[in-house]
Amino acid sequence: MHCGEMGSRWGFNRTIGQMCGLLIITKNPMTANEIADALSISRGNVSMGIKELQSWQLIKVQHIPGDRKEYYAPAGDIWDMANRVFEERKKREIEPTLTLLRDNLLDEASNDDELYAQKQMGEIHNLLETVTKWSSELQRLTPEQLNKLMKLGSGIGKVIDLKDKIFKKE
Amino acid sequence: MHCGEMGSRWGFNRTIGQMCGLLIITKNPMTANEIADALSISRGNVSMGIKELQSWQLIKVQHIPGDRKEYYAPAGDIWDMANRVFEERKKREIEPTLTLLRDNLLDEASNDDELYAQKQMGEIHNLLETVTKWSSELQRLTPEQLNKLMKLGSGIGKVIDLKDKIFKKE
DNA sequence: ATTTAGTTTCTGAAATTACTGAAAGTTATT
DNA sequence: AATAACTTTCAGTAATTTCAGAAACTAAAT
Repeated sequence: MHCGEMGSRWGFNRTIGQMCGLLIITKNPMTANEIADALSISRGNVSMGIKELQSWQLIKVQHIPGDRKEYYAPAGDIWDMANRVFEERKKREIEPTLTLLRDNLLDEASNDDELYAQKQMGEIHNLLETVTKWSSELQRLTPEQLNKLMKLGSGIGKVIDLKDKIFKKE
Repeated sequence: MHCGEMGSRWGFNRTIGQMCGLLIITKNPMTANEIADALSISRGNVSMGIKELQSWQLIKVQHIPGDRKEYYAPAGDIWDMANRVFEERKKREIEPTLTLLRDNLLDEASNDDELYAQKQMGEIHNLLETVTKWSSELQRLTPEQLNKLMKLGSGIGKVIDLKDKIFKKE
């Protein structure tokens, strides 16, 4: 139920949130009908939800020998799923804006107000670009490295300073 | 217009997105009426939008001597604003879940299925907690440190390895 | 105290989004 | 090729969200 309430904040809708939550906490893969029963929603709705969750790459189909029903289960562990949601949201929430800003910054400003507008758009562009670039770099780290980094917390500040001291350039 | 289309993806609605965009690219503070005219929306709608944007701490009121209208302007630079949006969304999208999971993990599992469910919830809890803790640590860094870190990109991997080599413990 | 300039709140209409249930589609089995 | 066991699609309906505009409110100026 909580996943339903949060669903739309996470980028999908109530039902889809519930389905996702259900599949995560359920040990065995479930059929579409089981999902519909468990959540008291229509079979058709489940079908749509499955399609959506697949487009987010959050669930996968499994077959059980001698049974022709399709069984659904989470695709990957919690960390994988979080990563996918993050990526997908980046695609929806950041990339379109980045594209628009890029186009806009190509135009020549013809007066003072436009100049200011462009300056601001430039700032946003920089920010978004830095953030996206960085987040994709992070995903390139091995899980162990990532874990160390997280544990390090704000200690990261000291490490950076240290690195600067060692390579005294720039 | 683009800010309007993206508005709901960023956590507010169309109108509020437009208002925010408008205020950012406009050099001078604007009155509520100017905003309504610029975007062709009702005065009442602007009023609600202002309240909402203030609750996100994205805009501030300014007064001009001898004029009794209220003028609105972005509160802080782009980086500040992004930070606020990020914080606010953390509050809405992560914290409620974290609370729920914590409560749930206190319950004793009474069978195998429940045990599995709790294991999974534990994983989610860990993930969310690590991420929130880390992001607030990051905000504790000075802007320069943060900037260096971002620029570092995947070089961060090497720096972590380096640090490990120097402090050969654990 | 009234007027005037401004802001906020609230109601119901409009637009959008989500859901159901029935019908159509698919694929294995006989 | 007919049936049975499932899945998907889609039209209509229900629920939610967003918005305009009117009414209520506030406070300065006269």
